[in-house]
Amino acid sequence: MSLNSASKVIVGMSGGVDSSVAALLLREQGYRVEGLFMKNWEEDDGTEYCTAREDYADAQSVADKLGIVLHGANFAAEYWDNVFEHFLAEYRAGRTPNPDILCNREIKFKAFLEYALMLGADYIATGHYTRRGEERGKATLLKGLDGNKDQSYFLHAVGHAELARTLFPVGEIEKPRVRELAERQGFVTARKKDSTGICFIGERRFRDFLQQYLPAMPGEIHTLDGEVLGSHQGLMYHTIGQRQGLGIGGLTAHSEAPWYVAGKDLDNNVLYVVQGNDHPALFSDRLLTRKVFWVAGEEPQSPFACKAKVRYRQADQACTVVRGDHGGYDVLFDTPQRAVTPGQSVVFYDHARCLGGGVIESTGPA
RNA sequence: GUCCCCUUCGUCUAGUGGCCUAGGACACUGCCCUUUCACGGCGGUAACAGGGGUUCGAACCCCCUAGGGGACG
Repeated sequence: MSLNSASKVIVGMSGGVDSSVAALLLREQGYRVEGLFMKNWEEDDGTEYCTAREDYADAQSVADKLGIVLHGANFAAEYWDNVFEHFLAEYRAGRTPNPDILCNREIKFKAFLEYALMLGADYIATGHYTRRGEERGKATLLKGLDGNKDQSYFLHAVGHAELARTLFPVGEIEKPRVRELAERQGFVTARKKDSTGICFIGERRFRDFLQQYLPAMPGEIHTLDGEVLGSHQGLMYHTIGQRQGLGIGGLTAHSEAPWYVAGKDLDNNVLYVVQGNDHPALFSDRLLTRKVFWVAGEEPQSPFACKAKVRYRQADQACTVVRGDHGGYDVLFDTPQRAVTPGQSVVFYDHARCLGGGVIESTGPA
């Protein structure tokens, strides 16, 4: 006789703990729950990274335990066209994309949502650590209750209309509690390691993975003064602020501090490096975005002060957002930020509420 | 072709008879962290050019063979 008993929810079940518990919680809340397992990436070699089958089996196991139907869907074509192509284009342009943000916008909250509605669902649900709020009749995106797991950064490009159709059960509790509930239910996923790597593609040796799709173009590594320190195998293998993979060590004329990527010169195929984790050249106090997705669907009054993250799991940073003539926005940080990287996304917050965000186009010096 | 000075982990080096089963840094790498790419934390692999001596004892002293500098050539 629950209030929710009339509503049908289809949970995106990945075969992990979070979505397992999401389904559990929704069922306990009285919804008519069904699951859906998505396969959005066709293995290229099928040898080493064949976790998809295992994930599917786990999702099925949990569904059986809950006594719910598990649907299947394959959005590999959509994923390739709307996410992966863009991902590759960004790398070709010398930038560092965040495919999972697009994946959420284009796949989970579009293809999946549409498919679920077609199956007669009233809502979809995922295992994301975010919450849905409401303001002036519109759905809003809130940080997950567990500050350590908040995933709103990845969902900032999803609009209020899609959010209005979505439930985030685990966003209301903390991760340890999720594990506990899964354990209590005897889910096979209870102790499964959290998945990492690009969503639907998984953990890879990133260089090798990229190399399968993009040609490597070796070039030189320079200091900002123009001194040649070595060579790189391709600009795409490096991102701003990165230390690993430069192969520079033990130089006589320099200090013992490690080297970090400070910039890329695409035209000349040169990678610029500086020494020391806190080198000034690694910091920016402003950035430019071309286009911002506002969760509310409307642009806020410019300029305005808020908090922002420039990378996932970064602490909120105070900033001022100013609309530019170009239609994009300038973001001015109160304190310089390390490794602000074109292609990554800046995401805005008003306390717990995620306002939206956009892809970083360029940065300004600290 | 006479007289000097160099030769240590991938790299730069510490080390001047016992504290060296050779230390550090960077590089590389494993794990942890993490639904992007990164940062970060904690570990790990790895070297006394080779051969003889001298010493109770040699990376360090001596002597030979293989790589860099010196206005007789």
